[in-house]
Amino acid sequence: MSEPESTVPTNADPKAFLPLQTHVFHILLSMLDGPRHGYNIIKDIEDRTDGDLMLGTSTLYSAVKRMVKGGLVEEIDPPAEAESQGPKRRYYGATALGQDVAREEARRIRQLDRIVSRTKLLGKI
Amino acid sequence: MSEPESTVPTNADPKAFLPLQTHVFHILLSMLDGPRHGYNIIKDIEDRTDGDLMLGTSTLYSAVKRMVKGGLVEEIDPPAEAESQGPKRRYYGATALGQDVAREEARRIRQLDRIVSRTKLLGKI
DNA sequence: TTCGACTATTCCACCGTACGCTATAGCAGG
DNA sequence: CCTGCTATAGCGTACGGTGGAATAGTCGAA
Repeated sequence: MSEPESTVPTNADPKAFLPLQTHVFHILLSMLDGPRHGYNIIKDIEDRTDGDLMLGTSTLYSAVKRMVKGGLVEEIDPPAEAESQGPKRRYYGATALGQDVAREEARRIRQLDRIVSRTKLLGKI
Repeated sequence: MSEPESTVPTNADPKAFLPLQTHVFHILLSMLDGPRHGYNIIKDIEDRTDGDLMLGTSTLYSAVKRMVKGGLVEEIDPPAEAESQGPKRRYYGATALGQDVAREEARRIRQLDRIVSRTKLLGKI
């Protein structure tokens, strides 16, 4: 009763979002060290995965839009340094919920990696 | 030119299937130690993930059907011991391609886990 | 023997969404 | 001037995840 109305409940259970789509997780990872703009996220993911994961622009921007709606991500006004240099950019950062979800997904990945270790798929560590 | 026509090319690149949906990977993992029937796979995944991943029957059976069509999985005649006990069961096993794809996905998971390690998401190892 | 509860598979139908394609636009270099 | 890169946005389609319900055999309990 005392809960204020909000499009995204802040007390949402992070685990309810799992498992995350691979690229959604990567988008969150990109935002962990600070706000980024869309195109920058694409390049960052491409870098960190050695080109294994290359998102198209439509895939990224629609994903980000959905993540904003889901409360994982919020738009942030561009940092002062970045103003007036080049084309318009929109910056995004992970919300507290977004960081929690990322943490839970990280746990899941680690758990999955342990399950993999118990198989004969890869050699010994 | 000399390649015979086939619905599923045996020389398909395993990496082209990546990244795998979480439940698809778990289905492959279930089949690694031998053929299983659908319902058994559901229970096995539920066990190994401590109830974190519980597939509905429609999710599993449609996924398996698609994996058969994709050449990752093949139907196998039921083992002699399992005959005539209880209701009809259909057994499935991972193909050579399916095992390759699982291995590549396992590598990707491990790589992803390393990326996670470089973040502040989880504590030190 | 009748009634659930569990195993086991299948189909339907909805809805979310990944992705290709295209458009727009500013900027830099040849 | 034209090409290519950065940067964002919208459209349309096709695929597939998931809930729900139907079917059917088995088993123990009431």
